[in-house]
Amino acid sequence: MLIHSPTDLAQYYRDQRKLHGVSQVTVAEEIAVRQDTVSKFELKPDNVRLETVFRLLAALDLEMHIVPKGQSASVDEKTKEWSEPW
Amino acid sequence: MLIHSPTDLAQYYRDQRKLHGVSQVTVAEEIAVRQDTVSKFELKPDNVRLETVFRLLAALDLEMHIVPKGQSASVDEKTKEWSEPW
DNA sequence: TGTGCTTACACGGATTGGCGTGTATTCTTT
DNA sequence: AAAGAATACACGCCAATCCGTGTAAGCACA
Repeated sequence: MLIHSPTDLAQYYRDQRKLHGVSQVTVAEEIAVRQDTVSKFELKPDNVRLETVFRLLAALDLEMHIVPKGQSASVDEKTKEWSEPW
Repeated sequence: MLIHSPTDLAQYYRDQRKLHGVSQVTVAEEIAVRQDTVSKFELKPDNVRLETVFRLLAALDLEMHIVPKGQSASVDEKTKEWSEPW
């Protein structure tokens, strides 16, 4: 799932949590944060700390992939050259 | 690229920035943050705010994909069923 | 050597996260 | 309607962001 913004992520996250059938409390306990931290993330994700985001993702077995625009997400080049200006 | 942690993301980001041949100053100007915000992200990404992360990614034309563990990143199912326990 | 570019760090300030603890509101189900 | 679960919100706390501004340290090359 392509994610463009914190809001995108939060909405997708909530959907996935529902699909997994788990409550915010359950998620929170699993990753040692508080229930209202999960709530805040789902409602107002802009200011959540990155470390918390990864804990939240782990709780639902969600993976983050970063991919250069235009490339398929499954492709994983190890190096990429560019035109040198000298 | 599969990312497991804030540190993973920061390292991959720095690599990509170098590959693009852009400085922290350039990135910072493009997305309206300060140079040392970029620096802090690359060195100590745990506490960076999610909103900042997305700005940083955009500056290098990097996309975030979230994918349930086990699925290929390029696959994008809109719904996913699970075995109902009732 | 010294000039320029890049990156790391500093102080002060406003804002916020995530914590502990507790409660209000909304929802689901009987 | 009533009970229970789930979620949103409250106050006070400390630590952290990111800001403005400025500087110090790192590195390259003439």
